[in-house]
Amino acid sequence: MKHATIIDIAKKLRISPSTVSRALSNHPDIKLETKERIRRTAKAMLYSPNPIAKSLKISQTTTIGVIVPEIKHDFFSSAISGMEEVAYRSGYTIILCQSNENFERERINVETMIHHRVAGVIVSITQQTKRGTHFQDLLKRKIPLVFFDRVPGGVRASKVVINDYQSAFDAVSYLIGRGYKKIAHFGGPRELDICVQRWNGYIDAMKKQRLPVLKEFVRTGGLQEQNGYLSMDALIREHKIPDAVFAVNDPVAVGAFQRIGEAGLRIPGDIAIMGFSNNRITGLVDPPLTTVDQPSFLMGSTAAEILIETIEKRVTAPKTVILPAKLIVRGST
Amino acid sequence: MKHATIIDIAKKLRISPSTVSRALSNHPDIKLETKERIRRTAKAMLYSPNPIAKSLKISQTTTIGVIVPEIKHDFFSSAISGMEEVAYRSGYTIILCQSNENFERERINVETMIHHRVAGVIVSITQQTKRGTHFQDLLKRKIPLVFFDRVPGGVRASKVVINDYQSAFDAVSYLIGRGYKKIAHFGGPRELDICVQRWNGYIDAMKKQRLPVLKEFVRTGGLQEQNGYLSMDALIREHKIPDAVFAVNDPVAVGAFQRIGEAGLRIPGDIAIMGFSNNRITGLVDPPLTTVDQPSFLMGSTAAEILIETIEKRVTAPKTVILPAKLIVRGST
DNA sequence: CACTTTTCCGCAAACGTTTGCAGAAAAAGC
DNA sequence: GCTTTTTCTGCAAACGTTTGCGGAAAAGTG
Repeated sequence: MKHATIIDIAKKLRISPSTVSRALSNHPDIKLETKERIRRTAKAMLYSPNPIAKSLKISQTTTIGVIVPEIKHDFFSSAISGMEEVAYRSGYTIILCQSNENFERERINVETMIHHRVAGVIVSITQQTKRGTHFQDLLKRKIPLVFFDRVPGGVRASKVVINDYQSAFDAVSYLIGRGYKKIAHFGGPRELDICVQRWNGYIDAMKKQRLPVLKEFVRTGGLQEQNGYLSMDALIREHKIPDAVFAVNDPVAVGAFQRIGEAGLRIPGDIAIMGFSNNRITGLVDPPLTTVDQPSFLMGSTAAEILIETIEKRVTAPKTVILPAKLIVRGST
Repeated sequence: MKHATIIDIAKKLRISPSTVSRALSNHPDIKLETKERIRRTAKAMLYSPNPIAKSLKISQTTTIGVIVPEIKHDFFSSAISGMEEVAYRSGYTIILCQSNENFERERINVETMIHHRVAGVIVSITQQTKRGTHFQDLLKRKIPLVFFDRVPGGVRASKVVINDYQSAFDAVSYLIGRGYKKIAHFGGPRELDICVQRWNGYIDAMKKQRLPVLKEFVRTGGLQEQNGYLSMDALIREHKIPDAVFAVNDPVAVGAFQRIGEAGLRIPGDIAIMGFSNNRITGLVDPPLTTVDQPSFLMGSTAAEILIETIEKRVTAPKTVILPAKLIVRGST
């Protein structure tokens, strides 16, 4: 049960392997009739090219590397799904690594990608990632690179994002419009650009409406559920109860949501709550959470599209795509 | 910015590439001193072996292929996470495909894996998959194969599963113990063994307690949320309201959950509901859903462990691992 | 018909490894 | 000192492609 090779075809037809190779890649040097003959027998022999041999020769593969902080996170898994979809259609395959929110591991993942001679890589960075030096290694080797959602500063690569600042601004403005005044913000790590953007959106919306930004109402932490839980917990212990909470993302919102429930407070009666991303969960809790819809699948698929385009067309100018996000109003506000 | 090769090292040290190769793979033929010298310069030159060249030579890679129906499904993404974890530790990388619950695409995915000369593959099959002929192609090529959760009949390969029959039996027995009598079952496609097992568990638990199994209360459909929604919808329209619903999985349970809520019925007052898998969501809806905890991450990691073991130790006897599932009682029953 | 141009194909090297085999150098045996 | 054994290293082929170059055959030109 061995694979048929170009050489096998050549032998059977008593011609040279190079002719077979050229015929199969539709090289103009080969006569049409010969091409046909070769194609037919190739099909008959169930020939399929050996991608490894080809990769070795041209030192470039047809796989694209994907590095995300956590596969099982709703947002990432559906983004990956989007990537796989366009990769599949374009004849690429995906090799997947997760950094586990760990900078060192992210560095190693990048190395793994380089060793595997991937054609390009798509990354969403770690919460810990401050420097982008390991990404420079990719650029030095001219390996196309696309970031999505979580992008680092100072790396000259394409990006697929939403307008975090504007979305946050709009979201908070909406809260203010509904009459909430003491609005807290549970933000993420300041290293992550998306967190800073959302934070800025919050601040500016408050300022615009001349509402005070109270220090105790602005808390930063991680991006996990527990962080939201703990932030809310702190507020409750300190008896500083806000009108509303604008969380940096859905897990944080859900964490706060749980703590509020445990405290016997009502949503949105006592505290309104707003998330960010439109994870599946937000529509199912009671009351369902108002959130900002982040088109995860679409972000993944566009990231893959841009990547493949740069791989194949050899476009070099980095490109930034800003996808639309939409406020989803539900019962929690 | 080229990669250093074995030849570069050889040249610098004025020895032959073969010696370098052997030294680096710790071959006993090479003198210790020479090995040391080679290792030092290899490190100094930032040498890293070219996996593609090696793969071509030994016609075997160090990547493992993963095929799942849907990446974004909670259960699968966390299983993948588990696989990635052990793959990472063992020096393997993962190439990922999703079949989108489509048989033909699954077949193509398997082919892709073969072309890429993966060292082994892990699969959870499609709802549509009735025949396992495409998996035979893997076995014929002696490519190790491990199924998890959704396993096909008649393919001689390792499997990682839970005891679906017993878990379902226990779950339904628990419902009966709580006093529910008119228990409906929303089952999945009969092609999938797990669905049959859970269905049988349901039937036998009912029979054991001498409860009638009413035809109209046993419905089959897909595994998605909408299927649960529609099944519940049908029951409501026909005015056949059960005491309790045992759903084949969590999405189906959640679908039913939503329809019940829309009908203004209370959970568990009017209808109790029980899911299967312990997806993240089930703990967050209100009331939280009773369900069977299926250790997704663990299933993924053991699948990967078994696979790597068979790859490296060349064990050929297929192995079946049954992981423990646990009933999680929450507010919905 | 003799020359030039075009068309088509094959030779051989290359990509970076691994590995069987041969053989030089060193050590051991007598 | 000479043969035998052991220890170590190198040669060269192989894995399956791609591709620059050269050249034979066919076609075109005068």
